[in-house]
Amino acid sequence: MAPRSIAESVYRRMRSDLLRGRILPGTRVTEQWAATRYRASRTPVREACRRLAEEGLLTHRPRHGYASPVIDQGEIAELYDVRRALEVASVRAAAAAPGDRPLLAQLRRAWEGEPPAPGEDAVYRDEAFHVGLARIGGNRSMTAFLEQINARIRLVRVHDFLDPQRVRWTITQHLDLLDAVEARDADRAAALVDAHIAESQRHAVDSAGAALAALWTGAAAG
Amino acid sequence: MAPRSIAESVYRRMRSDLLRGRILPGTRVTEQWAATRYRASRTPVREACRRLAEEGLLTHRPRHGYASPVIDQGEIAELYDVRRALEVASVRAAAAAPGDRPLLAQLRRAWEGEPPAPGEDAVYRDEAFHVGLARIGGNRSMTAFLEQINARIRLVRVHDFLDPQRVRWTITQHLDLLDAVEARDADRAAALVDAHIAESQRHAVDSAGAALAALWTGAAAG
DNA sequence: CTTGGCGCGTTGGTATACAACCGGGGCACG
DNA sequence: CGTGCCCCGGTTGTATACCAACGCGCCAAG
Repeated sequence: MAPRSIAESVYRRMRSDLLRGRILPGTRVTEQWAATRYRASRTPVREACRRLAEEGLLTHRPRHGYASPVIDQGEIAELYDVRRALEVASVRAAAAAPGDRPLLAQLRRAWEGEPPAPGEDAVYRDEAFHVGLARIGGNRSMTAFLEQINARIRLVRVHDFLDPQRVRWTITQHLDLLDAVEARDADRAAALVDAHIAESQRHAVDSAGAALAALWTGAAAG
Repeated sequence: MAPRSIAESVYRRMRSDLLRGRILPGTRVTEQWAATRYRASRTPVREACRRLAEEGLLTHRPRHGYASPVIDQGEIAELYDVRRALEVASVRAAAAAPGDRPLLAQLRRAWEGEPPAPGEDAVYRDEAFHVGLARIGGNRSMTAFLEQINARIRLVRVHDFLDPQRVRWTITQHLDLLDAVEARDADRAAALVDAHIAESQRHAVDSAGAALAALWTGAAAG
């Protein structure tokens, strides 16, 4: 939990600031500015910025610097397509041979109990669910790639999970999915996750559009 | 083509050294050593090492340093599973709506003409084919992830493509695949690419095993 | 209005220094 | 002789200073 290095610490705080909108899309982020803000030298800040840029949470133009990117609806759709391809494959594997039964039970408990708070918390718990499912599939590389995708879309999914009704919908979907995996019904599990992500995709693209519009009016008002 | 920065240059030379076996698996790679070897300071070397570690061409233990990893057959299989999931999805998209017809024709010409030389050249041209196909699918994010996967497996695929007969086999498979895509037969294209990659996977896992064995005897002899 | 040059800000790279940390070798002790 | 512990050298992670290359906006001249 405790960050081992300054670079790690800066990375986390900066990521949180980006995800929570404390650094608005379109803002330029210079290394010096970040170094001042996070009380560190440029060295760890550079590393943090590079990592964030790889995840798509910052854009980088050589010799010009970093900036918080404006979200692109088309790209969101694309990322969800990648996610769908990966998750369908890994859920199939999980249903075919669920290696880690205890983890499966743990996932179920996590979603049958207290629902997550809307917002950032819900996003992280949703990610944990999908990554856990991938882990049951047994392909560590698949899991790693999925985590990368998740980091990439996290910015959008925060909006996605602000609606409590939406969170409830997610819960039932997850439980259905777990049923299918436990019943070793690979086809059904694959179909469910495919539909689940497709629906999430539509919602995410829409809410990103709304957020973009709000940003416009907000920018006009401010 | 010309590297824009020292970090980029170091990255490329180091990657080439790793892929060509000029840095043997198991070797420790300290920043200072690399800095001396590539005539650069630690700063760009660190960036290069970080990138290579992300691609899996180097392992990294905090406060201990980098090392060239020993290849793991299980992991290779996993990476091919990820690749298969991604390519099946993107080829489906390409067959459903082949946006870039000229690129399609270009891919065909590339494989109907002079066959690539076995080894590194063949690997790069094979990658270019699959990435090109993904590009026709129109999902830039998918393409980017595929490129990442490719970088990750490249080390193995070099062995994969040493056999000229294997190169010829690849060519016919590629041309069949192009036929299916041009005929807009998504199911057939998906099935073909699925089988193509599954077969490549078997071959890669086997040849990795052989390479590993050779490394053992080589290490014993040396 | 366009164009060319100038200055400033920022990155990318180099050099240097130092603390935290890890691993291994050697030493002491059983 | 075996075993455990400690210390030392090596390496990373971080800080800091500095400089060149480069992009961008401003401004002035045509």
